[in-house]
Amino acid sequence: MPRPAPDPLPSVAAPSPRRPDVVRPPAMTDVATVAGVSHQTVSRVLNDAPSVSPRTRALVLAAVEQLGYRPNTAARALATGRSRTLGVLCMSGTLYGPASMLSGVQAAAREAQYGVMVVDLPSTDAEVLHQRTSLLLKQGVDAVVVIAPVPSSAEALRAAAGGLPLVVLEGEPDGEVDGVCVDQVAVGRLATEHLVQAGHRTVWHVTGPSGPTGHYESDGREAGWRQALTDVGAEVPPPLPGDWSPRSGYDAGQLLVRMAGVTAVFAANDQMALGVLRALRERGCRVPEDVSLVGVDDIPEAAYLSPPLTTVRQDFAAVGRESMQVVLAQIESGARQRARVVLAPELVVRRSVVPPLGDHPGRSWVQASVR
Amino acid sequence: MPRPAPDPLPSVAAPSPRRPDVVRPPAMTDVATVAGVSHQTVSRVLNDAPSVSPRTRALVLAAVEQLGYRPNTAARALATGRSRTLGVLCMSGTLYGPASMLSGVQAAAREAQYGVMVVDLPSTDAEVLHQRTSLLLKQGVDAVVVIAPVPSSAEALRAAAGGLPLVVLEGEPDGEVDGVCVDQVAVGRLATEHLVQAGHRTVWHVTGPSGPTGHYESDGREAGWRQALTDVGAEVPPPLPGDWSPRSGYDAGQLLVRMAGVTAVFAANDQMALGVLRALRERGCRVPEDVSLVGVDDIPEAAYLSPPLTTVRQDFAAVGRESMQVVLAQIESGARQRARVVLAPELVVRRSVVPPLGDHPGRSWVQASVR
DNA sequence: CTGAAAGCGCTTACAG
DNA sequence: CTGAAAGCGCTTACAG
Repeated sequence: MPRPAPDPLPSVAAPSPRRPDVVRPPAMTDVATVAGVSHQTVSRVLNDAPSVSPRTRALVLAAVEQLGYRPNTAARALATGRSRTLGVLCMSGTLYGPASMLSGVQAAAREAQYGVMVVDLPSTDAEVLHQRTSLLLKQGVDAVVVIAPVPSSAEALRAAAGGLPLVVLEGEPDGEVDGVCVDQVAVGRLATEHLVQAGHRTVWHVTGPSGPTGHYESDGREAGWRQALTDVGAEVPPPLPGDWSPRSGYDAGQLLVRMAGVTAVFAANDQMALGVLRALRERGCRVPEDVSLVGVDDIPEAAYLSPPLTTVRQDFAAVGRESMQVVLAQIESGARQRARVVLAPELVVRRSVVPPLGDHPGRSWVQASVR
Repeated sequence: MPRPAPDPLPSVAAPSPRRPDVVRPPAMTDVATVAGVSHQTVSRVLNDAPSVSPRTRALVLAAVEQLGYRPNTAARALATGRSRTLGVLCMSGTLYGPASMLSGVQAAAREAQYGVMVVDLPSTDAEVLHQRTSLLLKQGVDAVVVIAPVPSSAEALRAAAGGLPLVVLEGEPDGEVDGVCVDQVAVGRLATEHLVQAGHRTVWHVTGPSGPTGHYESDGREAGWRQALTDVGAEVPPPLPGDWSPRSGYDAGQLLVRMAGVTAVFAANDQMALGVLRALRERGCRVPEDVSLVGVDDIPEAAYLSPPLTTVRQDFAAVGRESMQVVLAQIESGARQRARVVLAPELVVRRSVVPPLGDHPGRSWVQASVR
């Protein structure tokens, strides 16, 4: 850790410990001097305090402009006890979903005049959660937003955050902490129902990761899939475990291709769908002619796969905006609201779904897959 | 903007304007009281100052532990003039490259005990650059790192950052500001030479975006491609303009498929390569049998395309680490270093490149593409 | 090795 | 409508 060099000056009684050779940025007193008022008045103008004469206000604003004055956030934070900074704990920040949410939170925060401090979250272990949250608290954030599938209890998280405003973006909607999320059960239903309505007898499912503590995103999608199947009295095949990665989709695809009678697959995200697609194609199994496929997320690549992938889209920007509202409400009220904002997903129909082979003997894709 | 409620207490002479009903977190003086020392001594212990007796140190540490004391960053920042916070300006944060770099910077910053404040950058216009940088300065960051293809001059950026440490992660290595980047010319060469060595007479290129100010990533890759072709006396076909998106790759692919004699394509990133792949396949043109293809980035999807995509990988984590070093050096020296760290890219060979059709008549892929 | 004092740049009741 | 005073929680030379 760098240590400041010893003071180069001899021990002449200096009025201030600051380095005198460094030009310090203008402070509020400088603005006050130029404007010919006290620094409190400058503060009032800058904070839109009620009673300030228009003339004074103009004077101050001119001085601010002239000096290029920028308020010192640290001083303000020290005086008010607020930093106007949000702390974000983000897991798998390079994945499309988390990156999009982070982006949404950022934009919303900027509009609300808040800064965003980001810390990566390698896992949702209680210990890691505690350590990373404490990093954020040390930085003096006003609230923490978590972009991670934290366990529903989130005991560790609440404890770590102390009484600080807290909102979770991928948690369970009936959990203990405030949260904003897309209805994951609806995601699963939407995908599965689309496949069922196309005429498939049943739908296989490649799941997301499911830890011992439970993942809302993963479990919710699986539950929706199960419900949609059960609703129509369809058989529920055993779910194939994945972990969001293309590789896990590929592995699941290799299993699927060996089974008889698979005509429809719902992968819990687009990356896995891509892996499934690859495994299927490798064995000469065509999508959608032989097997229909649906993913989740609508990653930018989805529309340009072969075939263009039908998927379920989530409005990440809205998640960001809503979470900012929840955070602001907590900050203003000084307490958690037990607010749960649940957003609806949207089906994006492209070309990876088609009725099952054999039901429409006249269609071209009935021609045997050669390869 | 929320305004604090008026003081609920009658005008009893209160020693402090703080709300007395709120439990305030322990401050350094509290620790001092418990440890039976002065708060300066506590400060010394916490900052690893040289001369503190082991006994005192232990006493203080115990008190810190007991109270769950956490230093107040705002107060420290105010006193030292340093916030131990990095400001990051990030463009296209949902793309794999920028997201990975951001992630790398974060990890490196965390290890160096720095916080990271992120602001999105919608464009590299002088005005936007100024506005967003000013947001960061207002938050009191110690340095700004820019994840964006800023123009080489970066005049606006340097002006906006004032004298603050500044490092650009996707800028030109011979620009005016400090920077860390992967050698983009080498990226272009690597991809193109691989294709040439496989026996292709020439290589077509789908470029990244190229603004009027110039994009190092885009232009560098194109220059490398051009050089590699010129080196072997190959004809240089007109580059096809793209913008990193799968859609632009698809558009370029539609052009390519109509041209005669195209056997090899170098797309400036994997997403565009995916678009090219799609366009080619749509017209019955096989990869790699009919056309070989190379991308850049090694996105997680690359290994699971059909065929698995040969690409050029950049070590984003290293970029993050190196940039942290440069920033630290600037902070310590108090001046920019004109440091340029240039990292080498790496070719990842998979299955999208093969010798051109016709040169090896015995091979299986010579069988005419049916479809 | 340790304490008293001053200062960092703001905000907030309190007086005018 | 505006100024004087105190305080936010630290760090930094300066004395012991």
